[in-house]
Amino acid sequence: MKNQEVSRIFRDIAKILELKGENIFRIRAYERAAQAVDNLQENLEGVIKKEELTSIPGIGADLSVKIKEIAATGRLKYYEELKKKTPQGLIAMMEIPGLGPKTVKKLYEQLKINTVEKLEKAAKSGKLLKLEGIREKTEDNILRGINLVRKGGERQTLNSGLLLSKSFVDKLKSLKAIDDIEVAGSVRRKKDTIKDIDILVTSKKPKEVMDKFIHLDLVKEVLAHGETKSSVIAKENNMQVDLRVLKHESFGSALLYFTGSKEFNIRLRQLAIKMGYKINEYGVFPATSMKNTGGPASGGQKDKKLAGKTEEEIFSLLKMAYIPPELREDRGEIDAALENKLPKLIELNDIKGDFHIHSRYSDGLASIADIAKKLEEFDYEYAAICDHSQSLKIAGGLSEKEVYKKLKELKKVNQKSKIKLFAGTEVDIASDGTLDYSNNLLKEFDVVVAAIHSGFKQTKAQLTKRIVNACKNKYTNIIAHPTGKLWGAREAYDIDIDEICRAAADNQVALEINCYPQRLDLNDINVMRAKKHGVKLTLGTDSHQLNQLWSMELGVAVARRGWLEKGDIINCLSLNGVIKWLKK
DNA sequence: GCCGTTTTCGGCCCGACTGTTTTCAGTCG
Repeated sequence: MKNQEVSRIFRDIAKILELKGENIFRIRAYERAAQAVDNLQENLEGVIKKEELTSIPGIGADLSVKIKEIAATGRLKYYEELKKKTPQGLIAMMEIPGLGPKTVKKLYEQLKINTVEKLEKAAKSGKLLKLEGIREKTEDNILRGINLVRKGGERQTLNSGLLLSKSFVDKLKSLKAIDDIEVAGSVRRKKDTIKDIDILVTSKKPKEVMDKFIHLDLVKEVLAHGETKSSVIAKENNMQVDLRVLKHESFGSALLYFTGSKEFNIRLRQLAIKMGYKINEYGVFPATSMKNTGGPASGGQKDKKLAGKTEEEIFSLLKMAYIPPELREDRGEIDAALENKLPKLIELNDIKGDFHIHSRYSDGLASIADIAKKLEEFDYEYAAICDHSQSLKIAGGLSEKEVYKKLKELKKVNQKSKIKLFAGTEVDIASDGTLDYSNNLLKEFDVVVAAIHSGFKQTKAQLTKRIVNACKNKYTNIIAHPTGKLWGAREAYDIDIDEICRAAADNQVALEINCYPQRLDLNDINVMRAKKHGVKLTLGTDSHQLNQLWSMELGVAVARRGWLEKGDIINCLSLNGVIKWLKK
């Protein structure tokens, strides 16, 4: 049983309960439990064995029984009965922006609409106007919402989110009316996928800024246009971009609020209440002043604001250490900050090399000499040139003969290179778990990176055993992109991460954080798991062109979200340290 | 449904916007 199966079921239950008009707090309990399971750094199976399910915050007597039932039987009776009574189309209808459970329920009960298709038809023929509370505008919005869902609205890679934010920020920055500008939301938290982009600015001329914003040439469609908040759909990827204009004095609290995550905000506010404060996007206030918080609703009048200008000021008022945005996911960071036990997260500057670069020898575009030259821009001490092995014909895998040719050239380039180029290989892990080169050849390399590139459809046990076997080979240093996830193309394959971590730890093999924009594999949660097992991580860009070497920063983002410090990452070792590590 | 250095019952984060109303419910982040 995968943790995600449980969280998916709980989320589904929450949606069905919403439709039923259940108690909102019961619904939130399911959502909270789903989130808690997703954030877990170990398999639920293990937690069940230790009889510690109820020590997971948000899992109580009832839900722990339900989790055990899923683990034992693979199904949940309660869930299946709920599903029987609820047309699946209703849940799809709730995905339409602006449509919530109440409206969907009304549409179903009064007009028998139970699919998005039927809803579209009814909206186009004006049938929805029969309902109380729905007039032309709502009908319009439903049709627009349906189109929006169809056009995508899917999550994009962190890389796309960062690039799109940058295009918007660059254009907005040129406006004189803007004083301060910052990207918030999941982009600031560097989540591996992004749904929309939040940009905050301070300005004395909000109206001028908003007008400029909605008329940018990056904009395809305007969704809302207000004084303090506007939303548009960008031409690129159909991503939604929100702009908020704020007063300078509230910038910190707004940044905190709009950076999220939602779960983090909720936890922080609960804490604030216990301390006698109330937090909103305008600042921190004494809990006693319930109404007047200085927001537009109160006529903008200020009332005993205790903090709000900067995030630092707010954290300090709450007597806690500053929590970096990447950690704000309610995964224990608030308690750690209160005890001043937050990790000292690694930074891009700490990285002294790249462990995964392809050259022209296999499917890369650049020569080894060109790579060496380009790497001088990065302030690295070393890098590993890892080309594919013989079986991977489609990617120009190297035969034994070609390997020796490459080794020779490497030696030559190294004599002139300012940084040490390790002779590496990304050797294929065959279906039976053996490596694609003989040990005789493997020992010629400085760095052996092993990876699966075929036979993804094997069973979980088979795939896991393949990787475990690869770890056991005494020449293996690193397992590349361990779960095989390739965004937009392939789901992660089914493997037992904990077993792989144990094998990696036992054999002093590192697991890779692959920095390729579509991979980011391992992800943040798995990185945390690996660290728990005492496994070291390496960062590799998997670059196939010179202009991909910068993606190291994406891997650093994953590492930071996984609470990693310098000591957890091999790339933070000096050249001598790495050479020592390689001689395991 | 969860949870408890005030509670085993009665709370549960907070505010803005929209579209529909004529004071507010629904939705969103």
